Amino acid sequence: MPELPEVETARSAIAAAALNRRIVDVDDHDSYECRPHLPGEIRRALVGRTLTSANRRGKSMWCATSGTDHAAAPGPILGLHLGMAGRIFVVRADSTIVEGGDPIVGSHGELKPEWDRFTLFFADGGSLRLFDKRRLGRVRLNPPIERLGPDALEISAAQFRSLMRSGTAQVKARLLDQTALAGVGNLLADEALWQARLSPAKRVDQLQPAEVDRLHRAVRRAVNAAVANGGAHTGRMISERHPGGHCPRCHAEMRHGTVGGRSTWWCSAEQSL
DNA sequence: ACTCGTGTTAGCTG
DNA sequence: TCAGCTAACACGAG
Repeated sequence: MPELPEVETARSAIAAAALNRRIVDVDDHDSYECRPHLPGEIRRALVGRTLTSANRRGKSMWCATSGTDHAAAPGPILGLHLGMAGRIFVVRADSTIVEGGDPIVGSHGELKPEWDRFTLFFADGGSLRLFDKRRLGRVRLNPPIERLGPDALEISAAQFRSLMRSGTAQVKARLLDQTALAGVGNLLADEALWQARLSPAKRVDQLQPAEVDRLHRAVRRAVNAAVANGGAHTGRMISERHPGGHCPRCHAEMRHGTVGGRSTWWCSAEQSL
């Protein structure tokens, strides 16, 4: 399920294969995926335009759109979010497919047609589909990108210190707060905290300056490794994130609990409070 | 039948 | 008003 690395593969698929193709029809019938828009609203806004860029910040993607034959002014921004299980399929004119997003398709690798929640149809016969079996993804016009914090791959040490300086939230909750830092999900948060040897339940106001900087480096390292290796599930401690799992460094037992409202695993020896 | 979940967010509370 | 927490959302997987 997509965190920053998986979303980047989806953005890359759109950038590689979906830009500058004329939109002739839009399937926006899924009123939950397209909330708060009404069915037909996104269709009317996009038909006759092309996507002109594919952008990402954290787990959010958006595409700028062109003017139409009748109005030269640029169209609305098309926001795309993969939610817990979204995947992007871009079908080229020659029927080849470029894809990205959630690597897990289904228990039997099935692609049920009803899991296509949103589709742009291009004049050349191809399409861009948001495939999402969980239906928690989201398509919206002019999404509120400004509410997102800095991207986890681009944040500076000074910015990271400042977002960890205020408040009393548990450090894992702060890492998951997309308005503070965009792109870290549940698995990457556990991986980064494990790399930094910090308890996920430690309050941010209890962190030493050296611990904050260590965590910043761990986040960057964990996200970069996940991008390079094909997803958040490739982290070093993720395979031990189950009952009976052991720390890959010291072999102590892994502990489980709820932190920041999410299922959380940490090393019982190295990540105590 | 029942629980869990790699995400987001409305609504409540202090 | 705001930071922080909880429940709810939809629905497949185990």
